[in-house]
Amino acid sequence: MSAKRVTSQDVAIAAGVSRTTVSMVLNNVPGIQISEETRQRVFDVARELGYVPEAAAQALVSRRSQSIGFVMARQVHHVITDAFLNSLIAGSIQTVHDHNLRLIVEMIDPEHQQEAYLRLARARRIDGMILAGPRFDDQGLKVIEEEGFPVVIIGHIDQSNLCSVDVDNCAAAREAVAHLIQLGHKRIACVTNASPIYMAPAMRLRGYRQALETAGLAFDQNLVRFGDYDLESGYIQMKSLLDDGLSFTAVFVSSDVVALGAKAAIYQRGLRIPQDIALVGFDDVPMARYMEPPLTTIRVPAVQMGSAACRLLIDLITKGDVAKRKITLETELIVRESCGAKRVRTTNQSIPNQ
Amino acid sequence: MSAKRVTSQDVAIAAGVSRTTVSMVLNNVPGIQISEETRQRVFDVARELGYVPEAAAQALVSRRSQSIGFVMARQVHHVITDAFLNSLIAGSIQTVHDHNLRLIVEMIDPEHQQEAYLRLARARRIDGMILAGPRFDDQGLKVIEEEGFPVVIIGHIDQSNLCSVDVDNCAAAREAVAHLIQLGHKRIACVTNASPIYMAPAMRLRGYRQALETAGLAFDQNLVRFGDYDLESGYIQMKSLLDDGLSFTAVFVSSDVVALGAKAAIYQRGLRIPQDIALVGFDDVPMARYMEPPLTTIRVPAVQMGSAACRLLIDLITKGDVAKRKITLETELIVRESCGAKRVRTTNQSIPNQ
DNA sequence: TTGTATGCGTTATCAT
DNA sequence: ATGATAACGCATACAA
Repeated sequence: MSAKRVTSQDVAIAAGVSRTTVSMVLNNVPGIQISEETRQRVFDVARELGYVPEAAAQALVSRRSQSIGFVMARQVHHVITDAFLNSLIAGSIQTVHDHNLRLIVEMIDPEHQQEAYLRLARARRIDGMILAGPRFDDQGLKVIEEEGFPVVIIGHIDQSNLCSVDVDNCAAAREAVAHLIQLGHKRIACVTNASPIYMAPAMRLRGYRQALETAGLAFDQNLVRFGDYDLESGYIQMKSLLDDGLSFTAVFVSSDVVALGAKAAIYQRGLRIPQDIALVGFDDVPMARYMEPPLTTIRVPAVQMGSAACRLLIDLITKGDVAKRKITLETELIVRESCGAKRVRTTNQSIPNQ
Repeated sequence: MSAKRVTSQDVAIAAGVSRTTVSMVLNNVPGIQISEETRQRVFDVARELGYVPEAAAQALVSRRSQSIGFVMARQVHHVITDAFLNSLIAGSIQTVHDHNLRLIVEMIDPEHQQEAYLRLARARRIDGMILAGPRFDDQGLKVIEEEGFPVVIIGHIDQSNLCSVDVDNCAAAREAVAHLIQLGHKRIACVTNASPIYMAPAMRLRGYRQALETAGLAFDQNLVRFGDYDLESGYIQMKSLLDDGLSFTAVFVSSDVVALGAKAAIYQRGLRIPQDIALVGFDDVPMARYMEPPLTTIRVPAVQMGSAACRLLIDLITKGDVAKRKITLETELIVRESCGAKRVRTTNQSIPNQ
């Protein structure tokens, strides 16, 4: 706190060279020739003195903050519950570290502060930005795109040339629902992971509908409910589905977290899974495998998405542009026991090694 | 990207005043007298030009980065699974925002990079740091403490005067286990949330032991297993407990996440909860309430802990010191159904409103 | 091979 | 009430 800062000047003096030399050596400037001896001396002195370049000074002159923003357009209680975000962030931090960068994590209320993250960019606090889960109508995004600020969105926005990484939510949902249909279900309800003003929920709903139509099954709006990212919404929507006395034998919940809430409502009603109601989720969050019964779901490579988004962004920042602006990662249907697969209960079967 | 930056100089010229005036006005310097007219003009021009002060320049001269670090000493897969961290981070971001600061989130491998966060501090990239879940033997922490860098740890370290916010893990664990004992259980197993080289797991284990001793029950080392933060570890440890053919009627798992894994092992063995084995968790993570059966657990105010840690840190940074260096938040035993309370299955009972 | 001079955008200390 | 000037710590083009 009090001890005065060690500057490159101090290192220079102690090593008997100029500040320039210190800078050159420490930054390992390529085209430069400096005697191995001096080079070593500078290194030694720097380490001895505990010299660490001041980030602000470097940023000011290099016009690079060496940190990137990760903004999630979610309210607090969503961030708390959403297990998917963890993985996105973990993947991002990891990748960012490999490139000697840092991650500034922002949480923006999607209702009110749509342009809040503009300040981050304008203040040059970040060199680029990852935006998780955008809305259709995000205004700030337009501005930022026009200004050419490096952005990668995790998710998808129609008619936009922004860089993005996503999965094919529609196809994946189709696969999940087709699985149900193949098992003989004809009345299949749906609880979305969130409001369809967000892209992913909208696409997953579309996939549900397409699967129905492909199989010649009627789409019934009454069988569709909108979740809101968290457990409670799943519980509430499932309960409402049950309360309405509609007949259905399966339900597609387009988020594992929401599905966990839905499951509670089903059990509370005294119904069994999968015997009375088959359940299929989406995301393959870590806990899905440990649910009762283990949840059949769509695996979304969350960590890899965070990681891929970072790599894309870093290319965008350093190279100015990038060959492939839209990356789509693969999903996979993971069949477990919530749709009626046989339940095995022998001692030696191990869940972790699946 | 390409459009040249708007500086305070530009604003000054456009408004027909000096840079000093611009700075004064925009920063609302108290003791200064500037005509309401110029003041307004500066504001207007600044907004019109879209002027945003450059963070690096401000940081360089003010010696404040206006951002704080949140470092979690965990490996990637822990961050992915640990629902508790979400809440800590959410609480922190929220509070930090209220003070116009940002959060740089770091993930440090506790094995290798113990001193990695030193660089953040030394480069003045952050003004202070929150450290979640430290180990006994963290070396970097010592250094940082000596240098007087503002740190708040979430958790606790013995014989340290560092600022911290925590709960009384030992007392809470005692309460949880006492609950089991009161219900008539005499053989109670324990799966910790993590290795006892971390403080919280160690304290929770101690509480378990104390409760046993208080009740005159024997402590049996064979009944104790160490989890590792995630679901899988809970599954594995519970399975090993079951495989060893030990007799016990209840298990205290000192983390809800780990407990969820343990639950899966119990069910897989064909045992019922709570009829065959009573289960009590720790943390009261959001999903605890939605587990099957709803999990009896200790509520830990995670969001508030993140929030309190930030407030403490901000005081430390701005005021240099703080009156109360150690904050202990209250926990609460939440009795649900995993220990044998009656199960109600009427239509109108709603979980969310508990 | 090494050193000198200049600028990055702000804030703050002085004069005026 | 306002304006010139000096730091802040670093990188770099250019000179030696």
